[in-house]
Amino acid sequence: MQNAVDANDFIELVRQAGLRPTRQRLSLARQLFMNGDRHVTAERLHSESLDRGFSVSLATVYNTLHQFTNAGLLRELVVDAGRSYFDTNVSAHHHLYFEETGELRDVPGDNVAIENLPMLPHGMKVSRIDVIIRVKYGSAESS
Amino acid sequence: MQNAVDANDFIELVRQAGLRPTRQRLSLARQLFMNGDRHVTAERLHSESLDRGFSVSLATVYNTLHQFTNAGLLRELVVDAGRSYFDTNVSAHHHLYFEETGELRDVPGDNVAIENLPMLPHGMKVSRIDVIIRVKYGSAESS
DNA sequence: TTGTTTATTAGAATAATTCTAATTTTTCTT
DNA sequence: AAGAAAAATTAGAATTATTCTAATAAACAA
Repeated sequence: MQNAVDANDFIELVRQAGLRPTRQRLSLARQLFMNGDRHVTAERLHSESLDRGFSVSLATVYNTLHQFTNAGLLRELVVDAGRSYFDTNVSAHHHLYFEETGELRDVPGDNVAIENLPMLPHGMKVSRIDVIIRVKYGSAESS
Repeated sequence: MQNAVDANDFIELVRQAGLRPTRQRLSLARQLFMNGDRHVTAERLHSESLDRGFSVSLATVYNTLHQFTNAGLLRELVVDAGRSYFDTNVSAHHHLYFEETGELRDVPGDNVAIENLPMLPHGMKVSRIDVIIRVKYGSAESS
C-alpha cells in the first residue's frame, strides 16, 4: 500500500480552491478526483462515502460540491428536472445522455461547432455552452 | 370581439393529440398557443390561469403539460436544477439563457452544427440534442 | 494555548412535482 | 336523451431533491 492514493494528496487542491482542508473535503475530493472522470449526484457521493466507512452529512456533501463548483473544480450539469450531476471534467466538452439508463458520457468539445452565435445584448458574455445529446434505444434516424 | 381567439379554436388540436377536449385543456392550450412562442413553467401557467379567472388545479396543469409534451405539442426544457420549462416551439432550435434574469430565448437551429457525433452504441439513436448558451453580464470573451 | 473564524451536523423547512382516491365530465351506446 | 363506462379533474397528502438553521466542533492565527 506504499503508494495508494490517500485523502492527504488533495490538501493542496482544496487549499488552492480557497477552502480549509478538512477531513470531509479531503475525503470527498479523493472520491471525486482519484480516478478518471465522473458524473456524480450528491446522493450518490454521499452513500458512496458511507459505504466506504466515511461518515459525512448530506448537507456537507452539498456544500462541498457547490464550493468545488465555484472554485472551478467541478461543473454542474442538469440533464433532467430535479437532479443535478457534478462532472469532474471541467474542460470544454459535451455530453451524451442515455435516456433509459440515465448514464452520462463525455463527448470531446471539438466535435460540436457553434456557428453563428446570435447577437448578444450589449454587455453580455457567454458563460458556458451546454450540449446534451440525448439518445435512446431504437433503430437509426435522429428524431 | 368578432374574431378574438377563444378556447374552442383549440378543439381540433387537442383531439389530434389523442386527448379529450376538456374545458381545462382547451383553456390551457389557448394560453400556450394563442400568441407566439413561449417558455413557461407549470407554476406560471397555473397562476396565469387563475389571474385570467379560469380556475384549474395545479395537478391538471402538470398533467396537461406532460400530455402535450408527449403528443409533440410542447418540448420540455431543463436549464437549471429543480425547474422545468415548457417550450411551445417544437421545431429544431436551441436556447439562450440569461443566468441573472432566468430569461430564455430561442436560437434558430441552423446556427449550431454538430460535427462529428461520437459513435453511438449499437441500436441507439439520437432522440434530441439540447444546446443551451448561458450568458451573463460581463465584458466580452467567452469563459 | 486561547480566541476567532470557518465547517460540520442533524433535523427542520422549502420547492417542485407526483400520487391518491373521490368526484365530476365526457363520450359511447342505446 | 338517459344511463353506463371511460377518462379527467381535483384537493390534499406524499415524495424528492435541495437548502436552511442554529448548535457543536474543528482549523487556524496570534
